Amino acid sequence: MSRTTACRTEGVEEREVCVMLDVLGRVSGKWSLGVLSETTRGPVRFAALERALPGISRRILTLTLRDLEANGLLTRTVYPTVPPKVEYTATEQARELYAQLTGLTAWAARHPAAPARPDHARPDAGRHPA
Amino acid sequence: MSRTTACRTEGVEEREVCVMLDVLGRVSGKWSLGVLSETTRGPVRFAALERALPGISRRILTLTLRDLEANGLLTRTVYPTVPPKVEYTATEQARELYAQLTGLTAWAARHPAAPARPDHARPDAGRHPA
DNA sequence: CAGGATCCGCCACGATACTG
DNA sequence: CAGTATCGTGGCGGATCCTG
Repeated sequence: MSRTTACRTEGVEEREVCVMLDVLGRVSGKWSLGVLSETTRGPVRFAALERALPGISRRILTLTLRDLEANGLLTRTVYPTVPPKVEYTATEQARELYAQLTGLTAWAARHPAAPARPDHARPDAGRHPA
Repeated sequence: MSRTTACRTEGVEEREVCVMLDVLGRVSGKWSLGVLSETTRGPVRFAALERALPGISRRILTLTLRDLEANGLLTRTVYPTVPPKVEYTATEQARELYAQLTGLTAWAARHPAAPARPDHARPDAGRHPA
């Protein structure tokens, strides 16, 4: 995650693209959005996240959390109890970012599906499944 | 590009996350956004794209174009002239998507920069530059 | 409970050379 | 001009074992 978007597209006013790439890079992790989704609703414990994200490994979860925290998208709270307890919460910034990204679902809704393979089969006629 | 977002987060209403992941996956290529940025302003030729995106290789450019086309974000027009001529143009869908993504720059503007390494240095005070 | 350490496989991306 | 073919690489993600 957090790709170090060097961004060389200095040709035009693509400076905009660089910013977008940078922002997206901060949530580019395979599970980043899932973690944000869970933590935007309030503090969540490590184990809870693990359960909420079936298939994620402890290592990746840790890395994802650290990464998001480093980008100011997550706050990490440690309770020095006997059995360790750590809670993660999305920051206000993260919630705003997530909300912005949520707009993508609206776009997706307007555009049903991507044609699997237009290689040789041209979908010239606007024939949609639904 | 076009990560095959299996998306298993079926735990909650994370279905939303899956959609977002799917959409972002279609422009996850390192140069996808750059290509879209260039083609949203009108038809652009292969060589022109190559020049507009310093650092990209022919292979990757080709793959990126094919990928975007397969996702209905780009239209490819071939002119069977003696020296081959091919033009690429972003579809309406692509322009809408790009516009939506553009909103990220606004978010970025509101949140100056990500602390390089909050490992041990806590930026506890909300001291912002502007 | 919440990680850290290690090893490994896959895939996106890159460099180069050749072609219709 | 606009690709295709081949080879090589880095880094993300996964599996497993160990620890405060």
